[in-house]
Amino acid sequence: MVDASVLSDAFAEAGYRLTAQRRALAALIARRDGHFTAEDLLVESRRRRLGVGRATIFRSLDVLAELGLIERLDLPSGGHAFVACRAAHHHHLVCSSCGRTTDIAATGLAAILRDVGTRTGYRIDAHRLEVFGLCPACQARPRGG
Amino acid sequence: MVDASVLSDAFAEAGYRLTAQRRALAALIARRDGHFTAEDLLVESRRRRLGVGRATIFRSLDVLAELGLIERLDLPSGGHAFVACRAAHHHHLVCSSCGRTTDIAATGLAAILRDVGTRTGYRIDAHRLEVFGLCPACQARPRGG
DNA sequence: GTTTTTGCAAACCATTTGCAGGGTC
DNA sequence: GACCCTGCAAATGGTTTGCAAAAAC
Repeated sequence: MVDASVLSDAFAEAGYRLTAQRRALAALIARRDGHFTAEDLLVESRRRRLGVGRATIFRSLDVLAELGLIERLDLPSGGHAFVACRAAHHHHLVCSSCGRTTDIAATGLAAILRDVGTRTGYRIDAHRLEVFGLCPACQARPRGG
Repeated sequence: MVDASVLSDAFAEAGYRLTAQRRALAALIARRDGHFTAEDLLVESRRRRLGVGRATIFRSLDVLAELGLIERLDLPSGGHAFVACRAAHHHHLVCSSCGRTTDIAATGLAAILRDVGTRTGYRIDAHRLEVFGLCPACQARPRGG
């Protein structure tokens, strides 16, 4: 969960124009707690008559991902989703039941990767860690969807 | 790189019928070193007149993934690929230039995840770590593709 | 002989693109 | 006023599906 203005400001700061659509999307994304898909945003945009089209949603998500404000997730199901993020680099802990997303630090991962690089001779430049589990609230809940 | 018979045997052991197409696919996958896409297999199947159709390739990849003999990779580009695997659980180190794939142990990751679970209260049930970098051979090579 | 598997081609679904009009700086 | 951005709807590209024929058990 981030502040909508952080998102819209980012467009401006990166030299993109601040349009009504981008503001609307920033607000839409800001109010999301867990992950969301492009389709989710499109549906909500239509329901609330925000007048943001499909193409614009995909294009904006691209930009935000480029700027590091959201991150694309590859769900175990094969689908794609996005999550808002704030920290420079972190990883995502995704609730497999409700989709709530939490940033995690994964202290120690850097050391692991360094070790992997040494052992294999690879020059490591990127990595991705996604963790899935049941959040406390969903554990408390009886079970079921 | 795995043995083709390991793959074809797996079909039989899991109660699937051992067809010529599945044998052919097992061989195709076994000779792959790095990751490969469904399309790669389709192209090679056609070139070598193996008579394995698109649908069968996707269906077989599903089965093999289900059985844990191959794993689906989500490349940074957004595309999907598969890699053959043998260890019970491991992670993949993928060369961003040639696609060669190496299994890595990531010793210590379990501890990190346990820690994450403790700190967040999540019941962690799955995770995925993918590491991308330049393999020794590609580092040695001038550069270019 | 029964049940699973296959191929084909059409269906699908998410994502991308071209282009003309509209909005931002 | 110039250039960026948008919507639309069509194109795209990878993946799935329905069904009748073929193969495995």
